Amino acid sequence: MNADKIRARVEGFSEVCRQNGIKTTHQRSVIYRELVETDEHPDVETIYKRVKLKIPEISLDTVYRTLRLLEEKGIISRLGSHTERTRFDANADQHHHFVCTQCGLVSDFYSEELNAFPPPKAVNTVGVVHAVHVEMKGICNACAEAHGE
Amino acid sequence: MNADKIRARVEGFSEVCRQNGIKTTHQRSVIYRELVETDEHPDVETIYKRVKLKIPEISLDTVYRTLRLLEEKGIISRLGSHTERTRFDANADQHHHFVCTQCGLVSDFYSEELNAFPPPKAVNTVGVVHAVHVEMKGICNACAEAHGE
DNA sequence: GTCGCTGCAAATTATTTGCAGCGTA
DNA sequence: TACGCTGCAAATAATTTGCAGCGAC
Repeated sequence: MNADKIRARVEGFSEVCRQNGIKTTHQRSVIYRELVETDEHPDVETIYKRVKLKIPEISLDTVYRTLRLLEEKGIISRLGSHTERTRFDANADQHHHFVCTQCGLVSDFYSEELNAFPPPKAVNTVGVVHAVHVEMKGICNACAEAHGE
Repeated sequence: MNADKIRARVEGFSEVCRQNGIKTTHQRSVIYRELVETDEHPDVETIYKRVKLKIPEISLDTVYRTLRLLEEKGIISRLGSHTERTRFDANADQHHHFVCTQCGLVSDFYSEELNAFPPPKAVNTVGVVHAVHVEMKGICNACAEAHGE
């Protein structure tokens, strides 16, 4: 993310809070800013350490609470759909997943085109791709019906 | 996965163990079979409960150990690249990730084509897709160099 | 001033580990 | 037979929660 965009995000934070009906506290602003200013996708402990430099008396659970809150509001996201427990898959063929954001259902699907999708140029400057995994998120039929009726 | 394929996988398990230099124990066979026979991507607790019906004296940590072992050997996989701690991302634009399987680096990239990739027909029978997220796994340049030299 | 937010400490949940006996190769 | 594997119980690590005082609106 470029500097202008970062600044805009940070400055707009209290407005975003207002829109989401939550208070703009000093702790939340600092945590959010820390996350916007980096592209390292840090973990909670890392964010905590960095925020602690600015607010030494902050507690780890405030960081947890804030991140969870911002995630619930859709302001930030967590990597790799970590929400629940670890789940396993014995399907050894290359495949992809459809994930229902409502009920958590995960179903496999196959796509030669996706398996073979050429990495964008930008990716090639970062490293060499060995595998492509696609996660399509949406609402499964069962949930859609339950909702529609 | 169809019935023939399942049978083939289950029958081939001891051979797979031999190839990977691990012993084929009753517990491992049952755990593996349980995972191959379902397409539900169960969590550890669920697998444990099911296996317990066949081996009542099995312990939860054997299930953990076995799943971890099979994963290390590449025989099964875990969903959503859960290996490490939860990580966060404040990038609100639709984007994708390149993940280095060596050092864990995650970097963002953008691709209009991927954002707009039409869901395969098979997916449309399961539900409605709202978002597409692609994870490309590979080796980043830093790791490649460290390895090459 | 009110009610949500924070820090503290303790609780929970998921996962891992040390050890001695057992079973596979 | 030998050494890896298992069950048990206890240890860790990650994350959540109850409570009383504080601060944003």
